[in-house]
Amino acid sequence: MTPETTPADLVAFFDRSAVEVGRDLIGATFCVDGVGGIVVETEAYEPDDPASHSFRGETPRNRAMFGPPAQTYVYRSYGIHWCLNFVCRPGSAVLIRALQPTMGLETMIARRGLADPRRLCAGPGRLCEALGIDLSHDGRPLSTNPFALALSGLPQPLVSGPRIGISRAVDLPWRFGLAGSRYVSKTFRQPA
DNA sequence: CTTTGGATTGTCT
DNA sequence: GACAATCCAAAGA
Repeated sequence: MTPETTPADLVAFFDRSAVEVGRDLIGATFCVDGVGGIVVETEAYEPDDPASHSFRGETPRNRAMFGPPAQTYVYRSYGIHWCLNFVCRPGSAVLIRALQPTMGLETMIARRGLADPRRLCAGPGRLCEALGIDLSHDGRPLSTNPFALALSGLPQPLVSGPRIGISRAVDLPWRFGLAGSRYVSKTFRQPA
């Protein structure tokens, strides 16, 4: 991995389709105020995608999805949890579903009230609780504090499958994971 | 190990 | 008024 990823590098990386970015994010290291780890699971949401919040156009809630690439889109799910996305091309975003915790373990354990490293960040809501993400982090650039994102810069062994928790476009294999990782939110079906 | 149902609130129809 | 890009605890296999 490169020692540092510049803001321009990030914009170039994210100014692509969510499917490409979602794949390439696996293996990156993401931190919020020094707390975080390795991205091991993502999902892609595209503009023409009936499962995407952007599908029916811009609203106050999803406006960050139509903003510049390389910023966050944070929303509340089921009235209870926060979910974190990285914005790609307009109307496209990648949902960050799971991290392998590597930094700030004690902070995450305190926030989650749970010590099992496999479950600290295994799911979008759990990840946001562990990292302290809420609506105040919506629409903020990934290149500045409190965020830190270091791309892996190397190919990673990937698995993919259908996205979780949606009712439309169920068959698209736009969920991506690090092959063999035990930190994903739900195991991927073995490749045929 | 897997399955099931309840919690809870912003957003859109 | 319905529903949602989820999580957890409890119960069954």
